[in-house]
Amino acid sequence: MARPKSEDKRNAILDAATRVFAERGLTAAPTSEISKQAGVAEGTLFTYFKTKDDLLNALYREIKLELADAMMSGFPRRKSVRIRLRHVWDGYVNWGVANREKRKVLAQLNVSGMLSKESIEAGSAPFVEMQNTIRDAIERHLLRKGLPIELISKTMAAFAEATMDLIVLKPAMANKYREGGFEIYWAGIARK
Amino acid sequence: MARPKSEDKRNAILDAATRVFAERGLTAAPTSEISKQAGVAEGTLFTYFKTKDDLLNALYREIKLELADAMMSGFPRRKSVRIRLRHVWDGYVNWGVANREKRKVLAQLNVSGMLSKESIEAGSAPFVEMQNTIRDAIERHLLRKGLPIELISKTMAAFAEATMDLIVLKPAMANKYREGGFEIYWAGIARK
Amino acid sequence: MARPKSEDKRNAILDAATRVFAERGLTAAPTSEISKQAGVAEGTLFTYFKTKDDLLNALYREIKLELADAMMSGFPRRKSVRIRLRHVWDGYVNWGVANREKRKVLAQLNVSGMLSKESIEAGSAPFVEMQNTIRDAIERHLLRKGLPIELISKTMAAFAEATMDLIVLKPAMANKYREGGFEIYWAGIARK
Amino acid sequence: MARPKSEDKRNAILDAATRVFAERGLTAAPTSEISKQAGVAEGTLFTYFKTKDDLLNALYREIKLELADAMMSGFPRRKSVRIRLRHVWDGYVNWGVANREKRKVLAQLNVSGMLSKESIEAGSAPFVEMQNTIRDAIERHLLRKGLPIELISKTMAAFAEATMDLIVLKPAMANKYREGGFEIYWAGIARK
DNA sequence: GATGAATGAGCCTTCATTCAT
DNA sequence: AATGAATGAAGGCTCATTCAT
Repeated sequence: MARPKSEDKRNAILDAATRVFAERGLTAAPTSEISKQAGVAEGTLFTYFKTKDDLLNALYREIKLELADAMMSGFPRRKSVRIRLRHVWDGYVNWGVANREKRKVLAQLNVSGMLSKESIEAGSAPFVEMQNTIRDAIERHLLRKGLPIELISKTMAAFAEATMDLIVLKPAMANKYREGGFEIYWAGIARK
Repeated sequence: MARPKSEDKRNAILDAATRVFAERGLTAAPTSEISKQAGVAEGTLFTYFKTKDDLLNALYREIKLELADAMMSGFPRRKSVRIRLRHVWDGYVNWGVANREKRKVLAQLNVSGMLSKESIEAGSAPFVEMQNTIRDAIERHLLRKGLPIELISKTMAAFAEATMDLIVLKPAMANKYREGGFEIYWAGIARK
Repeated sequence: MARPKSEDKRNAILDAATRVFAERGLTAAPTSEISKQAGVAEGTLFTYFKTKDDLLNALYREIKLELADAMMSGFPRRKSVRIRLRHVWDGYVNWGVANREKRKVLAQLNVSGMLSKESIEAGSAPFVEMQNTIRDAIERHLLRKGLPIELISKTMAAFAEATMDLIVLKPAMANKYREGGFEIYWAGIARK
Repeated sequence: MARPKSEDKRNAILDAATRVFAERGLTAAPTSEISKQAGVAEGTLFTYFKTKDDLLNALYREIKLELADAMMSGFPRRKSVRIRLRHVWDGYVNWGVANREKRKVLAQLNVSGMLSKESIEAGSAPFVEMQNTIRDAIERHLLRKGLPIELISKTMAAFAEATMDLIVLKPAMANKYREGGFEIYWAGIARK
């Protein structure tokens, strides 16, 4: 083909989408506004993403990948469960605080009902290692007994989200909140 | 003289709105669909709620009130902090599981940015007694020291939400999840 | 690159608007009817004119410009005041009779309260030379003394309008009415 | 019938209609606003006037009648043509200046295209005596020869309107404008 | 591939009119 | 007769998507 699709343009659209979706909400945000902020023509957006839904799904995967990187890179495979969990906890919280718009959009996407099964699977794939850690911890009886595994990971996310909200409200307390948040969480799940 | 505004119709609209909003999302849901499902003419919706925004706010208050009732009625004022928290926890979780659509809509409303300051205040008013409980518990050193109060209440909600999600996924495990969820939470915040 | 906005389409819309506004009135005329008569899609109207108000203002300017051309082109700068006034009088009357719809729409626009200050200014700009003529005539005492200048120009318009109404009613009398109308007017304002 | 229609209510509606139509325009004015300002229920308006169109026509006749009274009462049947014309001129101008809203509404009604033939006839009936005066004057060669009779009366109205506009703009000049306006008019039509 | 004009379905809201009370 | 809730057609405008250039 004469001109190849430009990675730059694709990214510009994704970035603009993040901004616009964060500000106006998924459905309320017009694709025209996104293309304008991305500096491309209205029609161009649709050569990179066939429909608005496609854009939504692509953005979801993109953000999830970035988040996975923030949480899982440098994962201390050999260290204790507590340290491993603390690693992903910090990664999550720090990323979320530093990327407010992406976090907001991610939250919206999660409840939008517009994500395809494939996107959801693709989005959770990079986190297997963490799932394994938890499974491992349970098997080795490091956690309170009787706790369903799903509850462990699900609540960690919920917990971290609550923590981030507070940090955003009082940034000066960031360390205290991040620390305290994990404390509650760990005290809750760990064996006495 | 003249037909009085019918409480029934108002409720029918609110109910239909809950259903339609839950299914299609706040912005994507057409008011025409709501009125149709409520069994009234399109225009009638607007004699009960001046704008779609008004409807949103009214629905928010309605749901919050119902939730408050579920959580706070029979609040064991004289019992221990643990029992009191457990009471609201159970009320919250049971209500959320029994009212999936309302819970979903509430979640959407909370992040919609379309609620007025008044609605938000009105929605949180019925929960003061619970806030007081937590404050009281902190003052009496029943909880782990150093925990910011906001973290306590915020995480309880986040936690309960996570728990409900799991129960919805595996209803047979309801009791286990509800119990286990509170255990983690309490173990996390309580003094050792 | 891309289709350029078509001057033809813009004119088609303006023409259709003239027809529809003349027939149904400014507010009663649906934009959908205008676009249909212009042979474009409903949405297209709004790529040429952002709002119905915009369309109104653009139409006003367009018509005023055309009218100015009809009245002021060939203005006999060097001839007597009477001849100069007669020139614009004839231009006005002839244009009005030949452009009934435009005249009607112009009248409606003038009393609509929907014109912006800018439009009004732009619309009166091309007529300065005529204003100057009157001012000049007064200063040179060619007109009856004591007549306020505003009355001179305002009544000329009112007068011409009345004349046109009559011509429209009895076209065969056109010359007589146009002649007679100016006679009354001139006899009214000129020095004895 | 149990309760007879109240003349007071009818008048209240007509008054309110005048106000609302003057302010918002004929089509833009909602009947609900009129009934509200009249202090009656929305439905009540329709027991007094079957449709909005009916209201418009009734209002037209009402205003025309009032105007006729202002112009024709005390008509100096025996005095000179000039004095008779001056009488109606003064009546018209004074009424128009004192009743700005009614004048505005009348102007709107006149160009609305919503008046029935009957209303138009009924509205012009009270002015026959004035028409006769003009006819009489022409027959007695008091006016410039060759002037079509329609032009005489039509331009008087147009002229008076222009005069009123100016008085409204500069009320302090009222006498001068009213006087000067008639002067131009009379000088225009009278035999030299 | 890039552009942005063209399209038309769809949405919220208004409003004249009807009708139950 | 009076009231005002109920009705549903209609209108201005937006927006995802297509398509001519």
